[in-house]
Amino acid sequence: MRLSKAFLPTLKEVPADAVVTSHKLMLRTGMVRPLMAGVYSYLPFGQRAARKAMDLIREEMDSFGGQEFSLPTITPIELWDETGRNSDFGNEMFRLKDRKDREMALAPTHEEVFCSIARNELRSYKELPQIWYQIQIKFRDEPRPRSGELRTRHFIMKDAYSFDVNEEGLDKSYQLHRDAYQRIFHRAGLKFFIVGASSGVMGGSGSEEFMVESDAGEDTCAINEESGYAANVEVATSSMKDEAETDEAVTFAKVHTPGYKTVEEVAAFLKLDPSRFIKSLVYVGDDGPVMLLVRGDDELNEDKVLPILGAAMRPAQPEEVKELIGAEVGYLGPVGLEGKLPIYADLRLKNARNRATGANEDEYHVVGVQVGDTFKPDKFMDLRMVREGEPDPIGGRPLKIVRAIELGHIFKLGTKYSKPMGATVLNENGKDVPIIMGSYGIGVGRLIAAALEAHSDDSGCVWPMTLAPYHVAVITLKSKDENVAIEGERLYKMMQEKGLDVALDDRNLRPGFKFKDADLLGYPFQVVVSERNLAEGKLEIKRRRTGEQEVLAFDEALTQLDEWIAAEWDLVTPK
RNA sequence: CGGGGCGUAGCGCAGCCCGGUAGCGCACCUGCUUUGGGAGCAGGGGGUCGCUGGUUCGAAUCCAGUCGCCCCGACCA
Repeated sequence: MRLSKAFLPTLKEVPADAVVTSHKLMLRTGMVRPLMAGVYSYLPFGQRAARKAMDLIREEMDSFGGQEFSLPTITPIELWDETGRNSDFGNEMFRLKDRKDREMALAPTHEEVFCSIARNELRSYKELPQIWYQIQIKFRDEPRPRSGELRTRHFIMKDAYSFDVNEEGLDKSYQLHRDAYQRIFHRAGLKFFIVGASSGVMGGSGSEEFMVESDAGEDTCAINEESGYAANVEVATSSMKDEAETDEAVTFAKVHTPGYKTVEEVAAFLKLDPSRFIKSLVYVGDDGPVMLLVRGDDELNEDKVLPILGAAMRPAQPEEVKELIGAEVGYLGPVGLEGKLPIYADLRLKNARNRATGANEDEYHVVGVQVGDTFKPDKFMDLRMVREGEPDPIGGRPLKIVRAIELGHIFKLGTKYSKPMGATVLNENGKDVPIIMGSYGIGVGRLIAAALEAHSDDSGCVWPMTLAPYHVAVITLKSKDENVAIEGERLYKMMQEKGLDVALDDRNLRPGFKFKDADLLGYPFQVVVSERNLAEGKLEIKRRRTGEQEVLAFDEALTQLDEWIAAEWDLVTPK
């Protein structure tokens, strides 16, 4: 590309609405422009980056037998009714009607569409396994789009689906994707980790997320790099043990605590440490209300009870609690409630002695509570949120709590879609069985944004070779000078012949402007052609990542550049 | 959906409290000079002050409503 003819609207000033680094950079480099909240146009520079990412993903998908499709984004609503996801997605699905008033939806994902093809076309186990994918725009009416390309309502996603006749086949397909994803993210220059996750609205038997640590991320994970433990806090555990307590029992007693409701308030009032309390929370699940107990200084992790209480679980309303137990929310406790509603206690309370908790009577708490004696929970289970510094469950090393960007998510779906949709094949015994599915997604825009979150500096982008819109810029200074222009053109063609994506900055602009622009755009390499170096038969080369800069005789410069290029590729080549 | 902030030239902002000719920097156009880290001088173009209604002799400014955008939370591949 000759930049004198390019549409490359870079910005010197930072747009006011951008907060996170990647968003600022994508706007400043002219990669994207907003159209409305959570919807962006990709301009040529951004589209080149997106294409690099898509090509990389495509290459890896094809390498293990993935077959690319292109499916409609506009879909009949009935399709979503078949699996119940019309209501599951709710407002998150963009909906519309055609002229005949037929209801339709813009696909937020493609399990149903792919599954409908599978059910119409696949007949025998002999045709399996199949791995199908597409790279497509998805639509999700997110409640709150944010952080530029990190959470949008309209985004490019690679979504893949596997179809197997049995669980063993699914395991294999899943593993193929898992391996490919590691190669993809490694090649994209990202330091990622894999965490076990909850499957959410996608459903299925298990899922893992590919995460990149970043303050701009929306997920929170607990990790320890040495032991390799990594989990979304939704499911993270620690090996925190509650040691046996042998304290002499203090007498059970009711104490007046007028107006003191929270653990902190009552703890201060009674001069007890918050850890000496039992926090009692009432939730309403599919089978009615339950009481959940955690230590006073711990926090309940709702995701951990979700599988037991059902997806519609919610905290009980204060009025419900009052009616059920007869006390306000600040004065609840398990004592005397056995049999009235199920009581689940966190594992850490198993041996707890001499605890304080609510008396189930307004303005009163009780002290001297012996768990298992004063009251007996129906069940002990892991209910708490892990915290920074707690021992990881593998080797007991301290956990680090980090923010992370979710780049990819892989699911073992099982028959969640194939069963209701009637997608079956005949197995070896001639029996009709539902196809076992897996689903595997990567957010392309997120991948690019995450790469920029991870690799940039004050001057701008620092692209890995794999995603760089251009590998090298040939920058001519005093572009009107005939010798400079000719030399620039010659180098431009030479680089292209080497197979590099090259931009020729032949714009008639001042040197400072062109250097700033090149650093911002983040070409991994800059080759500068100037009148003064040309006169001495020299070239200047610069390596963006390291800031190395050299003025060398022509051949030496080109040799050095080749070495640098090889080194940059090496950084993103799986060993 | 709850809380907060912001809508004034393409971008970044001031003016608003205290009503009275709509401003600054960058960008853009013309000319001259300039060419190694986002140039200088001179001249110039560009605005229904988000929208609607109200108060007023007079509204960017005050009041009400509405739309949009950003952030925090809730939620969320």
